[in-house]
Amino acid sequence: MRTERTIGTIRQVADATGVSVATVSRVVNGSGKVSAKTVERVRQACLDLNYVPNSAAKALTTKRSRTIGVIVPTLAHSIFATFLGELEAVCSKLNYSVVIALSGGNPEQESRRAKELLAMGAEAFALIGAQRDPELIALLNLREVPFVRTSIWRTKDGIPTIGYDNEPLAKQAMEYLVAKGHRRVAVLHGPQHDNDRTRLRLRGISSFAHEHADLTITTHGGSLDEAGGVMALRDAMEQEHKPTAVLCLSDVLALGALFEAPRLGLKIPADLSIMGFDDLAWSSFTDPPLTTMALPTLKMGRLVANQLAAFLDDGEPLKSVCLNAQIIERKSVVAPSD
Amino acid sequence: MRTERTIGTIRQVADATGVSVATVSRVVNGSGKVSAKTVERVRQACLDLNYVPNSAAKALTTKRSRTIGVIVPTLAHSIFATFLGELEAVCSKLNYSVVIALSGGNPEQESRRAKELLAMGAEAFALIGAQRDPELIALLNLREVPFVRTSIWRTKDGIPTIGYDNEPLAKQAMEYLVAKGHRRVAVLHGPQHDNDRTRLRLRGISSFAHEHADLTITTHGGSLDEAGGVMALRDAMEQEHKPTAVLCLSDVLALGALFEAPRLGLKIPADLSIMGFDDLAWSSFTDPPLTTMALPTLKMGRLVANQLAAFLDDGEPLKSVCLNAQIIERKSVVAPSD
DNA sequence: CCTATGAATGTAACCGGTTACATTGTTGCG
DNA sequence: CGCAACAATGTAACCGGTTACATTCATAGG
Repeated sequence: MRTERTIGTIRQVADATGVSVATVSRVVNGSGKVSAKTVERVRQACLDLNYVPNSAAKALTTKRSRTIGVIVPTLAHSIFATFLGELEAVCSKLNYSVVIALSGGNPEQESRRAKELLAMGAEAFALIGAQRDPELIALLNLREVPFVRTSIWRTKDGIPTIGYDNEPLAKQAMEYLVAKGHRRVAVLHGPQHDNDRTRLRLRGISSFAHEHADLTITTHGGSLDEAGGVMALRDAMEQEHKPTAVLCLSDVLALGALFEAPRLGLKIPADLSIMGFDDLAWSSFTDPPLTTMALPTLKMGRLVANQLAAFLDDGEPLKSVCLNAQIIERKSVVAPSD
Repeated sequence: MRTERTIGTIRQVADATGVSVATVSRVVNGSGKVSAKTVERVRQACLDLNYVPNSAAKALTTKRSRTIGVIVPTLAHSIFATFLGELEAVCSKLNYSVVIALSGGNPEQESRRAKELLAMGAEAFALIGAQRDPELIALLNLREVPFVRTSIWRTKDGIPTIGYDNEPLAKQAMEYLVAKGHRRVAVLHGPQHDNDRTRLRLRGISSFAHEHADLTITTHGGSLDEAGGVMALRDAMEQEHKPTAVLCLSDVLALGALFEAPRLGLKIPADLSIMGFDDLAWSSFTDPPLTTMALPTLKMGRLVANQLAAFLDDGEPLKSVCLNAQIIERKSVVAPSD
């Protein structure tokens, strides 16, 4: 155990100034009427004593921790890192702190971590993807803890969601490729298990495939990293009827594919078009620059932070919003040559 | 303002069970002697009432928030995201929460954010890089808040540091290139301002250059992203005496260079060797796979978390440790052809 | 000159836990 | 049988703030 710390309390400041704790509290919080000279003296005493209000005590009386919990699957994917970064920047501006927890994309762990953060004092939550633990939702509702779901879009269950609709987005990407003239498209994706975004995108692909039986659409899964892209591309190109375009359900896969292509003797985009998903930071610098579906990650982070804060501060009800994504046309997709 | 919440308190649980709050506290915390039947009844009541101990109250009495503050420059660089991810994973295991704040690499902001987190209740800190605000250090010391500095290595000022020594590491990288036979090396780097790691690496380069006056070593700066790598490489290749190798002080620069090279008519590594720094996730999948200096990011996160927790839990003093990095030889560096 | 008014400040209860100490009830042993 | 010793539980002070309400004091109006 540690030795205890000696830190200034509000009573010490009060004693030093010769006023009551109530007055100190008033000047520290800028509330109420306090004479100018008193304010000045208290301020000085605070500085002298290095006074920092005890947040636990404050939280206890006000019943506000000003802490927002965010549970992300991982920080290894820059899409989440970007989201989190923007969210924290906005929260900071609004005077909220952000506590994070990683779920590894595992629903049980997400639930467990959320409970930990709740016990820790988080008064609002941002969750990623479909939430599969009803117990957690029930708990949050019971305690009236506001939360929003992000990165996906779903309204049926009434859970406030600020995200984008992966299913039509994936369709849209396919439509783009088909409009370019592609008839044989390979879709590269990561694991569907514990990853709603992948699952939803894949669902969009499959429903698109059903509506376009004349097209040859194949899917190739692997890990959600560059290695996965490498392997999935190899897999795709081993088919008898090689695809003329590859849709990667994440830019990291596209990066792997981009690197693997020359090794497979393929020139991009002449021999094969490659389209990505996410528009990561480096996507415009690849060779060729990657045509990809840009996700509104920053806007999502900003909106989540603002809505959660507005709810906590002013009781503004949470509103679901479906953000739209946008295809960024660069050089990696062209009309098929054959 | 919000409507208040109705949540179970320890007294409610006590009333429901017919025992005192002390007993409830004992069973909740598993401390002291409580008869088996009582434990059982209290447990049940906790479940029935959805009792979650109020963390603010707990923190107030125990003087422990079990919260660790981490201030990173940005999450956009995966090196920090990786570090943070590992740190949070370990903290979670040790029953600590992680609050984050972004400094944008700005010392003033770092200082300001640290104070916010301190006021917020963080009881330990992980800071990135050299700390240039003595006031912050003084404040942390005054309040006896443990903290460690990471990502760099410095011992003179007595601040506990868990990192790696960028200066010799950069030298080491140069030595590697020279050992391969390179005599003209261009060094690509990001902004030195507000980035200790870059500055230190550059210092290593420059001292190396002094010791090897026979070599032609040039430096080319830009932004710390793929675009920066692109521009810096162009800059480097515009010289009269073109370099035979390029040392990128970050893998993201190397990625930019890797993509730009073919556009400049350069084959890697035949025409130009490229070496990176950081060993990011995708570095082994580039074409050619990137030879790079692998940083002990994960180990750093793990160590920081463990040491901070050990200090808080058992008073174990913080020990500085200098981790070593390692050159990962892949295919992007070969002996120069000319 | 007296009192209503309002500004400045003080008093003390309260938030929800923890824990030292007090109390009660059992059991074992001389 | 009486008492020591210990196990189980209760009592209440305390942590450091906030804030409703009380108090004090000066000023202005009648």
